[in-house]
Amino acid sequence: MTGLKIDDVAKQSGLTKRTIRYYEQIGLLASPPRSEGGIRLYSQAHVEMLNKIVSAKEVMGFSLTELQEFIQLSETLEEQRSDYRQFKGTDQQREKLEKVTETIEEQLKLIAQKKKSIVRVEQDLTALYERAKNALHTFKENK
Amino acid sequence: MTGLKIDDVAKQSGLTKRTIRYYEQIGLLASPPRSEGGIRLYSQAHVEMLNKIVSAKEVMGFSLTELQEFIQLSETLEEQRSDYRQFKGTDQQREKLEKVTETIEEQLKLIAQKKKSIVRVEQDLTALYERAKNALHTFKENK
DNA sequence: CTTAACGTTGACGTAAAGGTTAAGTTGTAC
DNA sequence: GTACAACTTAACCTTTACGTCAACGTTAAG
Repeated sequence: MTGLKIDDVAKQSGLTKRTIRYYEQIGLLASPPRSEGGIRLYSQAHVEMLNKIVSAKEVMGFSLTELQEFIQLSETLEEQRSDYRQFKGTDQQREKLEKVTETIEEQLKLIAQKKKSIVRVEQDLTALYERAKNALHTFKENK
Repeated sequence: MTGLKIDDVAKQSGLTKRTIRYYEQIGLLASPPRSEGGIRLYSQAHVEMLNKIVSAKEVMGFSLTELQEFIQLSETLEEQRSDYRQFKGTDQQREKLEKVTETIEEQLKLIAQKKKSIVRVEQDLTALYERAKNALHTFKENK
């Protein structure tokens, strides 16, 4: 029984056990090997993957479906990689690759936008903060 | 019948009519005045508010409940503002204010975190992009 | 003054992302 | 070898954030 059990992973990732299994179920997280008796035995790589998922979800607001797509892209690239070395690329694969790069390009643009928007929200919140601080100040003066 | 009707607001904000009514229903958007017959007549301020809501939701991943809280904070501050001028602040109000500033502080920290995370995700995606580009390149060479 | 386009309020439906509970299995510790 | 904690699947439940009718009222146009 070597490897992390689901509860360890839960603690390290901050997700619940249910969520981890759910992510595996919908194909977001690779299925870890099992013990004889069927208990999931995770590696550190799984934890890192989960961290990336959480990050992408929280930060980018990606839905799990969108995340799946990116993971598939990544896997497609892994697959292709070996094929290319063998000079086996087909036209179909090339088309797929072109779509992939387009999709990523779009997402990178979106990220650029979000960076700007996040600053806007930050400014709004900072303004709110200043007002609150000021109010508190006024308070102390009249005490 | 002066003022924007719901469909105009929908077009300007990119939200559906249903969503706009829903936001009003749960207290996210201030109820606009109505015509004699009961038709909602919006002002430009409503549109701006909606834009802020969309921004905060999309960009920060705030849930509508969280957004409600911030709007309440904002309103609390408005209320207090007049009170302070009249030197009427109570201890209760001060406590409330202190909570408000704390909450905002936490959120600002969260925003800082998100800024970092967004960069991480961007790097991951860029790496994916480079790999895709490379693969495409290899393709052309073997054509 | 009627008609068409748009508005209104319910009420029910639904997809996503898990939570919860039940009923049974496995692993470890004594 | 027997407890006991932690694991498993499966099934159903819940919440959020709206979508989608239905049934009816209002307004602007001709």
